[in-house]
Amino acid sequence: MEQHYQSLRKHIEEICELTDAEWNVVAPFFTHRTLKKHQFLIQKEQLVPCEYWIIKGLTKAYAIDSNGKEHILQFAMEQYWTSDFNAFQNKIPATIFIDCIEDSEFFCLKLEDREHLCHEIPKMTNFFRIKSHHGYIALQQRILSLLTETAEERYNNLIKKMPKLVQRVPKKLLAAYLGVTRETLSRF
Amino acid sequence: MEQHYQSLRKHIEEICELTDAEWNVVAPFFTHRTLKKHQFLIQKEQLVPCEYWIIKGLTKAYAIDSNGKEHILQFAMEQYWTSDFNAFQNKIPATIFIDCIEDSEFFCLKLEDREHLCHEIPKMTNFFRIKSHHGYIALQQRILSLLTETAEERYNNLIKKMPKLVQRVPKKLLAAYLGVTRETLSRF
DNA sequence: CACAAAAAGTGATCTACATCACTTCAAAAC
DNA sequence: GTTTTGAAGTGATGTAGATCACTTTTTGTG
Repeated sequence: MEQHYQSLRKHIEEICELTDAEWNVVAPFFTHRTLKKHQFLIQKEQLVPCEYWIIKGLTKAYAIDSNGKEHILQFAMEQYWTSDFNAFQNKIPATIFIDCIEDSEFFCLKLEDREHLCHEIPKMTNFFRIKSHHGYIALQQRILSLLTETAEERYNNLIKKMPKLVQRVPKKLLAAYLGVTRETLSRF
Repeated sequence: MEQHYQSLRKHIEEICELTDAEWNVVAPFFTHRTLKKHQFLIQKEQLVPCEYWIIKGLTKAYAIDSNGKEHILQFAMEQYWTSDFNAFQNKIPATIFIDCIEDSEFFCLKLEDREHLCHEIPKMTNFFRIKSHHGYIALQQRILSLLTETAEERYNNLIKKMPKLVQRVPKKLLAAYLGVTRETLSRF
């Protein structure tokens, strides 16, 4: 477990350095959780107590449309943050599902704890701001790719940008992420 | 001009209250700028000194693809923030253009000034974090809409959600935002 | 006002991708 | 080791939306 905490510290320190004393304040705010493949981290309509940092494993965040089709908003693996951030931040019920594609382990951070943490270690506010910012940039890139590229180009770019993810995820899920059917994807 | 500052203050105070003393620190960080229709706020390949809060007017942020077609990432009108946030934050050249659809006025905030501001008035860090967060949520919604809805549904939802914007923007630009051609949009 | 330029509409045709139906293959589960 | 289940491939066909070519309408400008 200690190594998991070290790994989280390293992740945070990619953005802001922490003294040992500061880290000793930060670490206890995170609690550990384990889920097996196919188990839900977040279910639609339910409150979202935490945001989650992935120690190990792989999750998908998705919505189900009126025809029952699944549309994937985000894949998250080791070192990624995931949650229904809107529901989390505003204490409202989730509008999406998040479940595990593989057995997974998480560090969980509650909203109140995040606020205490940012209050005690102001640097962490900056950490979360920058993380949120990175997320924004990534989504902007994805919108551009949906607007400008064909499905095949999007698939090839995904393979280039996230080859490890592509290997770990069934193609039908990649299709649901790229906005094509699995049949079309299999013809590329 | 004073009323413009009041309007900015009101905008900030929708998220965090400021004392008069605090506001007197905040306000001087913002400088005023005017542009006419068709003038550029941000040009691709150039550095982005500021982020901009729109006092009056309407802008579009867009990319040009390899076929010369324009794809719109964001429309911004009164009370909106706009910039190439990635280029701004990381002091790298812009990857998009932003220009004015109408004559426009802005409050400009430089990166260093934003940092000083957040340092002097820590509440403002929270303001920017929440704004960034809202942006993230909006982009997530747009991705879902691109994945799940037909072009016609996206158009109808845009009319519902932003009727004032739709009235002010030529349809060919709405098409470039929705990811359809203007011909298709005109058949809805 | 007159004329140029941009915005918008429309028909004919084309194509990327969806849908449906079926097969193949691999991996769990019994 | 046989059976069940889910992932993946593939053919036939349908369709939303793109493209191209042209017309009409609106807006802006000397």
